[in-house]
Amino acid sequence: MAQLLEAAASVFCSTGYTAASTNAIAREAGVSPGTLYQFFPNKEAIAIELSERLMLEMRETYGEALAPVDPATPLEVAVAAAVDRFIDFNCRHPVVYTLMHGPDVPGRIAEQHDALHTALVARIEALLTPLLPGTPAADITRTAHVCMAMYKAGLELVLSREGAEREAYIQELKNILHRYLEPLVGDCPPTGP
Amino acid sequence: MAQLLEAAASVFCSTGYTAASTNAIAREAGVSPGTLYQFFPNKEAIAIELSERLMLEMRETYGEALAPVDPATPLEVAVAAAVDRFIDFNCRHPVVYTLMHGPDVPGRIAEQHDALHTALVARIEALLTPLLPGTPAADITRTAHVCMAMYKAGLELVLSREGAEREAYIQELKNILHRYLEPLVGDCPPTGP
Amino acid sequence: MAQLLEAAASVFCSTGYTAASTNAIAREAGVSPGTLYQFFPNKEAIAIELSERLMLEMRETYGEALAPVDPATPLEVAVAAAVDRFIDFNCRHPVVYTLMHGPDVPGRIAEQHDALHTALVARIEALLTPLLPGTPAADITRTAHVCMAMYKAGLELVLSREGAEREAYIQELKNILHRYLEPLVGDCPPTGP
Amino acid sequence: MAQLLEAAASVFCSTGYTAASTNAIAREAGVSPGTLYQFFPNKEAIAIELSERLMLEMRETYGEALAPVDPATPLEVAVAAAVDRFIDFNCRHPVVYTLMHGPDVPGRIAEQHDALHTALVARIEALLTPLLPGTPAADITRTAHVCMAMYKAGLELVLSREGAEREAYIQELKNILHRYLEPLVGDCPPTGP
DNA sequence: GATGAATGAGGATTCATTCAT
DNA sequence: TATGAATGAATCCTCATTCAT
Repeated sequence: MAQLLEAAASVFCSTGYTAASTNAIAREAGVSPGTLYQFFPNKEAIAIELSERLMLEMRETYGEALAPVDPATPLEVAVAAAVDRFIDFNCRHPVVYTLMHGPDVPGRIAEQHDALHTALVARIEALLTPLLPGTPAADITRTAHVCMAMYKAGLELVLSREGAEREAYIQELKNILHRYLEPLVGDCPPTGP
Repeated sequence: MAQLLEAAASVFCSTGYTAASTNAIAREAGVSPGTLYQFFPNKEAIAIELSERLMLEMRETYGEALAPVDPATPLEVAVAAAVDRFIDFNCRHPVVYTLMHGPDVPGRIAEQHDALHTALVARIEALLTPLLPGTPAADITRTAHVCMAMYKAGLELVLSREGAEREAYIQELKNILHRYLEPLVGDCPPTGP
Repeated sequence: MAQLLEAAASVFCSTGYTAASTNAIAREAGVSPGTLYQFFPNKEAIAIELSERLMLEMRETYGEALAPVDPATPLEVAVAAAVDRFIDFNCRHPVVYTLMHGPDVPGRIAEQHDALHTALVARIEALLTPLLPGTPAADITRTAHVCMAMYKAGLELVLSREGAEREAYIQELKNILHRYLEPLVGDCPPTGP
Repeated sequence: MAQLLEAAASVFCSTGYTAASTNAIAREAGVSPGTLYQFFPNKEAIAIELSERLMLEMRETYGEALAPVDPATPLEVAVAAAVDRFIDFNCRHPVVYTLMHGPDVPGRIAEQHDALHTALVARIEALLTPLLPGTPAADITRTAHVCMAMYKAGLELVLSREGAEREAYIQELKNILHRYLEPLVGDCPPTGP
């Protein structure tokens, strides 16, 4: 079963979710297709289970909060730390990108991505809330969605580069998020006296 | 043939490129599969032709330059104008999003997307160059890629919302790009004496 | 039209008759499929017409008789001459091999091959008849079929070799036919006074 | 699976290899197309497996040597025996002819035929070697190829006739091979004291 | 006469899924 | 529990042939 999930991760990574076939996953896992269907009712269930395990691992690794919510932390540092952690996690689990990879058709959110995506948005929301006191919840949600979208877009750039160029893109990603958020939190600077 | 391209656009939009089948496109166009293959050797060729037509239309609609390069234009206004135009174009041609939609597997750039994507990056690069004098070409290219990625990510958010919420996301997209670019052009303010 | 036949010969040679498509022939000829069908009702008709033209050319080149029926000619020389002429003709018109190439299914003689094949058998029969006086017609026919079959088999070997090896196979082909026929004509030696 | 191979043999026989469709084979076997592809990756693999089974059966039936290599056996008898056995085998397995059937295009040996054809040539070579002592290997190989070609050509004639006519053609085939080989082995007559 | 778009059944092959063993 | 053969509709694509222009 862990075998199956690993195989699924591997196949998802190399072919993408849509093009991944259950037979290929079973083969990669060294089991028969029938066995796969004894654990998962369909391909999507595999993606969902995989997502859940990844989220669990993320929570275990980084704790409930993504970043230290120490209000004294400068935003720039907080953002950089969050990005570094996310990037690190994604590099160790490249399938995350594949699973989060937006739907082919905007608006029709693919279910399998939803779990991971929604959870991450929620985490970002939780992270943002103390930074944006007095901001309507709807605005915070929107901001979280935007951050998530930017992060995913940046991640794609990062993953398809290597070495110094990758580092440069990571820095850009930090810049984007920092500059985007700064004016929002600027009114109540976290670097108070 | 225009019939076929329209049908393809429609099918790409509703199912995504990967899941779109040539038979479905032919059916949507009201012709037989054979007919489709008299015009296009395969699915990718359809996407490429579609991309080319869209790029052509874009050039015809907005001219060679995406935005007025009047150096006196405040960055915020320039960015807002560019985003509005892009968004408008994408809303009139929703297939653009599908065609630009990143690869399932990062790094392995799908050929059919390349044309459109690369062309757009080039346009952004051309737009940025006068704004960032003295910046190394490699940095400008990177910045253009980042802008493009942000735009695509924002577009997805925008397209999956409607009404006021969509407007709000459009504004966020403008904010992101403006705030991201502002420090870069800040050293040589376009609002000179 | 000659254009079409040339194109057909070329396509038949490079893909074989079965795999040759009328569209490919039309393309090779630089005309549209429709044009092809204005001259030929179907693929087979092309093969038939091609066969007929080849037979005509053969008759024009070598006269009604394949070989000099001078009874004084030693069999070995006559056979060698006939083989050389056939081989020469087949090398100048490689499509002959393709057209003669036996049916995929023995017994169900493909119609298009029939013309050429039957004509050649008839020529061989005519050639043999004076050499085998007193032999029942059925036997002569059978012998002609055998010669034809041997020739075709030898031709395949010859055509798939080059240089010295090809020459060696040509010699073997002559040997086969000569040794096969010698005992049959031996009783009434053509070299009689 | 045996079911599939039998069906394939049947379809190959009635339509020829090129024209045989995997769907037709599946239908003939009474299974769905998908089932066929669980055992064979493609049409050629079926032909190859079929060839291998036939070669195995041939070896099991006739032993490693095709004919008794008793040097005292007159060539005529040895050839007749070999032909009879081959013919018998081919009549019991008509698909052999189809599988051996030369390529549509000379020189481009079809892979699927190769196995069977090459194996048979090797057997003939083994058979000839003791009969032709002192002959260069290259010549023996060539002679084996010629014998094989003659046999295939004769087989086609035989298979497309029935009854007495078939018997007559079998006799002719024996004659051809015997007369072709006799001068070669004549120098060291196997009928020694 | 020539065109070339149109056909549509058929080609090989794949795939998510089921089920008897 | 695990297997792996079986499914059959769906995939992309081809082809001989037709027919309006």
